[in-house]
Amino acid sequence: MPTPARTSTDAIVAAGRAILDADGLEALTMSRVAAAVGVRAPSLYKRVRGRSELVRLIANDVAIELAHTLDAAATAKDPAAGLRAIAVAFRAWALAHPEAYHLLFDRLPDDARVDPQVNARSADALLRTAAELAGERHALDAARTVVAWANGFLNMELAGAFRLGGDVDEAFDFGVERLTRAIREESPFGP
Amino acid sequence: MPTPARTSTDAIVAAGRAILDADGLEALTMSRVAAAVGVRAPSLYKRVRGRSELVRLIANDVAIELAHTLDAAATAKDPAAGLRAIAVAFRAWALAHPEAYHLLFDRLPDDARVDPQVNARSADALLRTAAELAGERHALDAARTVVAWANGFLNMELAGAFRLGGDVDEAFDFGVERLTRAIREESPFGP
DNA sequence: ACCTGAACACCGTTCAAGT
DNA sequence: ACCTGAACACCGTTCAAGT
Repeated sequence: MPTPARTSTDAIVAAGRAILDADGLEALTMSRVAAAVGVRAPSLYKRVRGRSELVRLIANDVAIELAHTLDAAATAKDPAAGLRAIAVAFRAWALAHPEAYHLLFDRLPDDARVDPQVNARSADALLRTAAELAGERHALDAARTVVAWANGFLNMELAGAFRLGGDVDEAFDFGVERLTRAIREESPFGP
Repeated sequence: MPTPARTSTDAIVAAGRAILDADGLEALTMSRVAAAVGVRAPSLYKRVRGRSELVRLIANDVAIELAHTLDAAATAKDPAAGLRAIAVAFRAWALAHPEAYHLLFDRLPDDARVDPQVNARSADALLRTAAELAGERHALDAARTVVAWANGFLNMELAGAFRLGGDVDEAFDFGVERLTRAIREESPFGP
């Protein structure tokens, strides 16, 4: 005899994201998610294949949220100002959502990884700006340099790895400024 | 009645490192380590406080190994060549020991993290070279920029995150070259 | 058609009992 | 003094039984 559904995939993903933000990935257990949506753990398997798929669905939402955040920041006409705005927005987002940030950039089992096309969307605004700064020929290398720096910086900042003193905000500004000039060099528009 | 020890902390750490390199951190279970040294899992608790401490001991060894690798690479007289050599050695080491790399740079529970002074030793060669290139005033910011870039790059390369085509080796060379010039700018020795 | 308790195979960890 | 089986509290996951 059919019984009405008491939850939904959307509700499960939303509950999972809330648990992630509040207490981190390791606190994201099937039974805790189930409790949050008002069922028992085994019932979740009617909506998701397993914990890995749930993690992947959450990561997809997070990637889309980040893409929107970066798109919204990339409104400057000047590409140097645009790059700075993207970098600043990225850092602000990462510091505000550290667990979500790690979900995107830490290593995860293959079946928990974000869909490639969703991931590509996050990189879009940056790729366009890098192309403007570095020229088409070096756009990809330039974007990779900036993305690598930004990811490494936030990973270290969130891990508390900057332990040798100094001002972390200043180190970030230094990096943005120097990288902007570095990828601009040798562009078709001159130094 | 006293019985002779059948294993040692060193043997446990070495076995743990071997399992880590072979199959990754999640395969590093207490029972697997115990089997590798010829005892049962509960016996490990005579030598280490728990899995977290074992992970930390392994991470310390890994950090020291990396520090030696980077020190050995930093022999060039020219600081630009030195920076390139350090970066290349770092990448080669990370690609050869991906699990060890992640153990050092991924987020871990506090009680599993490398001792701060051991961690600082890894950064030493780079800090000296950065000081030569960027000048004392910007040495720390410059080192942070380079370390962030290198960590981010390897994290992405190991995660298979460079999926938009192009040559990854070339992107690495591009990054090294541009970063070297970027942190050198405005040094007391001129451009 | 959905939900559940019970069960299974794993973890890390503790501890009384063996030697 | 060290080692062990048994036990405990957790995981994720499966499945027969309930409604």
